[in-house]
Amino acid sequence: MESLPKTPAKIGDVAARAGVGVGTVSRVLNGRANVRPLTRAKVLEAIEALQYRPSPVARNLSLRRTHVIGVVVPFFTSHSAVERVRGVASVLAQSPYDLMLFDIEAEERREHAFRIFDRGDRSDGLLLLSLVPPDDEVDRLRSARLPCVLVDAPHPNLPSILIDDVRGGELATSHLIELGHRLIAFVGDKPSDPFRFASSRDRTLGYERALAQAGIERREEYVREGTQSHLVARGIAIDLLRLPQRPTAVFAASDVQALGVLEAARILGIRVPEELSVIGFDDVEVAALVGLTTVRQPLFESGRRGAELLLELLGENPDDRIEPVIEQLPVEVVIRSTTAAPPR
Amino acid sequence: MESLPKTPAKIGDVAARAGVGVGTVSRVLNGRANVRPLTRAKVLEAIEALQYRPSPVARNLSLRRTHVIGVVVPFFTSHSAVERVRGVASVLAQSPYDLMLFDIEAEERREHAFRIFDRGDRSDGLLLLSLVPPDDEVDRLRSARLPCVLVDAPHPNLPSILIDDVRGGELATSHLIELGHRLIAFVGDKPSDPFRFASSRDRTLGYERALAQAGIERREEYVREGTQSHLVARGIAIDLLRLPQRPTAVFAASDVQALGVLEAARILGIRVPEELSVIGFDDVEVAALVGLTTVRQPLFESGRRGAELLLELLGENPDDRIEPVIEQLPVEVVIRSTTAAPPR
DNA sequence: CTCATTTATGGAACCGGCTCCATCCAGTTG
DNA sequence: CAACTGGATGGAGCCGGTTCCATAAATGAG
Repeated sequence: MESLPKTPAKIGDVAARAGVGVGTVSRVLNGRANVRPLTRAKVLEAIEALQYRPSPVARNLSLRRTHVIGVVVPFFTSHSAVERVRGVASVLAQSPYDLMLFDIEAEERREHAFRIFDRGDRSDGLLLLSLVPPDDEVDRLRSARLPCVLVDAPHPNLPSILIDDVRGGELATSHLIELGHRLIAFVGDKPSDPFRFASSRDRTLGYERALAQAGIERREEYVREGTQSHLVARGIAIDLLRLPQRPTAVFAASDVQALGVLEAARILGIRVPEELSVIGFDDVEVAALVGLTTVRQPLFESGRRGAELLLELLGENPDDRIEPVIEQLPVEVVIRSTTAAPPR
Repeated sequence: MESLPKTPAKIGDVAARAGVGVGTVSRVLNGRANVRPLTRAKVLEAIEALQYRPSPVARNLSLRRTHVIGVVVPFFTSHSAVERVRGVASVLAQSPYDLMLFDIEAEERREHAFRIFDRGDRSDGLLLLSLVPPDDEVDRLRSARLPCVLVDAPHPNLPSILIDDVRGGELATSHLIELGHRLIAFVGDKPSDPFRFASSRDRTLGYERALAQAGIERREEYVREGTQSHLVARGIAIDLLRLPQRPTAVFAASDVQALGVLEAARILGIRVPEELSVIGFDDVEVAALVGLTTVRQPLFESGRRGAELLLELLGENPDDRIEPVIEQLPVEVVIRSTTAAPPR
């Protein structure tokens, strides 16, 4: 047992021990041709003897690439974000890229998070989840030639993976209408956050369109906005269910909010689906567990596709400009046990 | 609008433009004292004019630190892993460290994942979640002076955040016994995976201890082992519930498995908790949603504490050896609506 | 056996920062 | 006014790899 040197071996040490030049060691390390078998053997022996491992950081600097994909996500605590990150991780696991996660929970961290990528040499590519970057950042990314793909967020100059939120809202509402409902309420988000893509607003649009198509009048008091918190949604729903003319169905702009609505119903002793139908949006894993009818959007798949697209971009020659792709993933209603015909 | 140079400015460019040396620029960048205000102003002007941003990678190499914490997690797809990662992320978000996520889903990736850290200069510290590193890797980490904290995994030479699984299993089983059950089955994991900490085995131990204390004989056919999949657990539970002497209660070693048991009961038309009590382990978020009684282990908190401990370690002088801490987080039974007195 | 071509190899220069040390200079002191 | 002092500054050298080019060795042709 020889004592380990306190400082790890570097490539020069290997070269010295093998009696060759650093260039040759590098060639062996990177499996380049044009190294005599005998020489290669000597180098490998030295590597083994010195327990040499190349330094990734030095490599990064020299090669000007890091083999890291940065994933930026607001509210990593949300189910849907986690699901998307899972999709990303599943793709990257098969690739030589590592995953750097930037959770920009707090508002103040956002600017910081974007700054991180200024220089662009910290990661080889960027995946922004549910996050619309400001225009100047987009310019900066481009001038840094840092490939970037958006998931669940639109931008004219960046490729993005999206779903048709309007259509999703329409499908959900139509499902309720087809069941015979006419008193249909909507629980959505406040479109306050400038960084957040206004998917809730588009879902509202779909809701209104479906109502219009069925010739149902939109009631102001049936459209409520809160936040993604299920507690807030619960509060809103309680208000809604205490209305003199109580709705027979609620379309919530997300499953989390739908869960809040379900809780509200339980609290008020209103039976679901006999007395109240509830439909959500997302098809988060919990939805299946509690039997929530919902509009399924492929969360995991969106992360997957985003990562795949980014990997493609990384393969391309950075000079032949690829026009921004917009890929739209399908949505569909998944009928479970929280929707039924209205009470008569 | 001046045209941007295709290649980003480097520190030398700034120095040239400001008419100073690189050392001075570096001093300004790092907020060191001993720079004349006039000089500082010139440098800042040049930085602004050239849109200069320091390269993190070059900094990493030079400073020999990356400001990255590597988080290694098997089965990132599991609820509990995600919950722990959330805890980690919440701490790191407040720190100057970034989070690199290594998901080693596939068995073959494990060796790869450990190799990544060989050199240790890719991250400043390591957090291993639910993963027991092989001894030689532990030695390697130490000789690379790479601080490392284990969460949900024990190792004699490494600080770890744990829970008392034996006690947890005991609590769960005792809860059932106190309700009056005597026919109590157990659904756990197969202890096959060498990388995985045998927490399920310890929970079995607690189960057996509680039974023994109550003077209840352990029945071989009541103790079943499968995997973390809820489908597998469902299959096992169906077998269990078809036994001539059907158990009146089931303790599942994880919530995911408990959910499988609940499904099995639903399939067989067995009412919970009237005819069958079910208790899980973990208190995953879904547990609250479906009203599952369970043993709560602080998942989020474990990630939090792990990260905090690691950050402390990073602050220490690497030479004053810190003896491996073992921190044990509390467990408690959370009674919801899947357990009740047995049918009489 | 000599000359022309490949093929292997050594090593300086470079990636882009930081640091330490020598130097310079203004302000004190005697 | 010279010697001394300490703060400000420039820049070579280093962090640990890769790459390119000049050189050396091996191979092939005549």
